[in-house]
Amino acid sequence: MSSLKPAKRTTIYDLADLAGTSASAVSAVLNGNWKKRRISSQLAEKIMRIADEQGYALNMQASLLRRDKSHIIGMIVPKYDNRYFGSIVELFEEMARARGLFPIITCTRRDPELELEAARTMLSYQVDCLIATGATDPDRITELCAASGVRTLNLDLPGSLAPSVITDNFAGARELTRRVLVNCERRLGRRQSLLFIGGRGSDHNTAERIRGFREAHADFGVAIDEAHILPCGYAPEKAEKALDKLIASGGLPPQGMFVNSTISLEGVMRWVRRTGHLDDRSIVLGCFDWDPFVALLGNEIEMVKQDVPAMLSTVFEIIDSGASTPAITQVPPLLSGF
Amino acid sequence: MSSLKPAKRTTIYDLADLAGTSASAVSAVLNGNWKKRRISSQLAEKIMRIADEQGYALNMQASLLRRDKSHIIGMIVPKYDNRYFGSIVELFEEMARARGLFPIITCTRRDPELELEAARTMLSYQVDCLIATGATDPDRITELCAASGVRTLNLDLPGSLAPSVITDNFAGARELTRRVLVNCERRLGRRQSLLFIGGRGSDHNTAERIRGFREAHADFGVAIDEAHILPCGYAPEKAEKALDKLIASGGLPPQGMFVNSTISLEGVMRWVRRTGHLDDRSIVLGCFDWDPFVALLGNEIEMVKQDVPAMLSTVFEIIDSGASTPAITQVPPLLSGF
DNA sequence: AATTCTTGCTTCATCGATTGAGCAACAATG
DNA sequence: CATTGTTGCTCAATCGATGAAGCAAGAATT
Repeated sequence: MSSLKPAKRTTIYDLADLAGTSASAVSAVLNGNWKKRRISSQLAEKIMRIADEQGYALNMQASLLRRDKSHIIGMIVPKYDNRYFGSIVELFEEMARARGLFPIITCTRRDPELELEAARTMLSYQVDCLIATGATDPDRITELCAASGVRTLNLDLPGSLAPSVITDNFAGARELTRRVLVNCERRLGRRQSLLFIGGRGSDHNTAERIRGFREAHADFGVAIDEAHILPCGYAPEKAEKALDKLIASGGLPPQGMFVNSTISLEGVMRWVRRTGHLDDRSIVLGCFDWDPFVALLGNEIEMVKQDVPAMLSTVFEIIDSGASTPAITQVPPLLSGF
Repeated sequence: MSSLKPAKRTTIYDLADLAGTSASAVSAVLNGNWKKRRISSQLAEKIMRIADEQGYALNMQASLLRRDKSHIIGMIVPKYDNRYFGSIVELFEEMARARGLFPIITCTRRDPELELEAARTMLSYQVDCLIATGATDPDRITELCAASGVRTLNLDLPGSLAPSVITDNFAGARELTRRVLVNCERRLGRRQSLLFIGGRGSDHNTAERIRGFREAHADFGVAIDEAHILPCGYAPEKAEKALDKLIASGGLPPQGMFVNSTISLEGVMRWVRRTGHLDDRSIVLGCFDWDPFVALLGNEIEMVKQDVPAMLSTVFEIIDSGASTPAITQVPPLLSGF
């Protein structure tokens, strides 16, 4: 069973011997520019046949060592545990391959040290370009890469040293907040301020979403309870704890909420079920994120879906254009009927 | 802004010049075996300092070309759109890195041609080992890799030519079916046969789950309606269409279902909501997969969570042991309180 | 017939890191 | 004082693919 392993992999030299020609000719034929190098089509065919018979596979390492561009494109991504990043990664791979690039992706679990470590590793692998998705400290990554002459782009969270493609968080959050406020009025019979929960107060996206959240309240003439702005982090447990703490300190159970991600929503829903502070049906929710099962949850949860195809198209446009100006491109998110 | 790009990246030769020593010494110092090569610690320190100052990054391509093992480990994975594969990928990366391996992952969207293409590419990148996760045609991948002397392991779906690590689908499905049958009796007041939906009839896992499904019905003395076994594929739309067709051909809306994945469950839930054939509350569901929001869906859906940490531990044990016997290791799945 | 062009290859240096072999300088031993 | 050992390095070949330069043989041109 596939036992006698070929101690050596087949190289162009082996093929050259078998074909009675030179490694140079083999190389030219196999990488497709044999016309330019004036190899006869007979020899080309012969070499291709032999390569096929021998199951020849190019040694990329050797090939890349010789070439100037690697055509490897790297991406770092915080997590694989939600639809948003999952679709980013899946589509990124597809689009990269469609452009003849080889994508390598690394998950850095929102850890700044891991992000830098991953960037260093990718530099070793000679990436031509690195996309930092949702990076905690994108500018350090850009600096590190710039020192090796490698381009960087920021996705999802912006940086100040490289082009960034992000969702229009302000507009999305304002519209989402408005809808939840309207739902509140319709379902609970009165206008009331919402609770904001999830995300990191220090990150741009969360700050912008809070700004949109405030603006929508102002538009509706509803005052915000500052104790109800809780950017407690991303993990589900953090949202649960923040709500526990709010109640413990005498706060009232919030009837309307703006939840900053599906991951935080997981914590919110667990808290709702666990504490029973709120009737499952009388809670009015909005989520700045999208998940198919959340849509089925039955609470008429309003959701904002970030426009991943548009974001990635923009990313590749910037790459193709060669620009490296640190400008921020904002992509409108998708709300049903917006 | 980071404009004057270093036309050349720093190499060990540059460092050697700067340190007034040889490239050989620099290499020895930087890859850590300078003790074996009897480099003085003074020189070592000097070289390390200069490398640091210059922001030196190893050229992996050159390094790998020279070495015999690449320490690159590849994984192909069907999709990133569910928690199961998401956690596989995330944990695989972590475990690989912890072992000093460099993981590269590619998503092949359940397309056999893409799987082979991805495997070929990974061979070019000199992977030492390739994990085929949920592969449609794992044996062809094994054959391809064996021709280059590269080890393969199958995960999630078994193959016949390489070691496979899979969930104990039969036992998991039998237990899940039993629970749903019990729930049916409790909630609907009578024992009745369930509908099986989702997955590919041709894949091992689905076949084993159907076997467990049958066995549980037999245990309970309930006859199965053969028209209610619908391995219609993985996409949500396929489950929706299969149910539509069932009803169109005169079947009764099934009150209890065994759904083969969260992806299929998405379709089932959409169908339930859309057609209104069933009261949302009177449907009794089990899902051979796990998702946090499904757990919150409120229908008391029984779920089987595959034991990803145990599966990956087994994978790495097999890799470490060096075994390449085509044996199947079955890992028990996790049911709450099982 | 002499020259230039074209075709179809081969030769060889190169990419950057690794490593066996070798070598000078000095220390230790008989 | 001659030999052996040790320390601390350097040299040069090598991994596999690439492509500029070169070269021989025949075709075309003057």
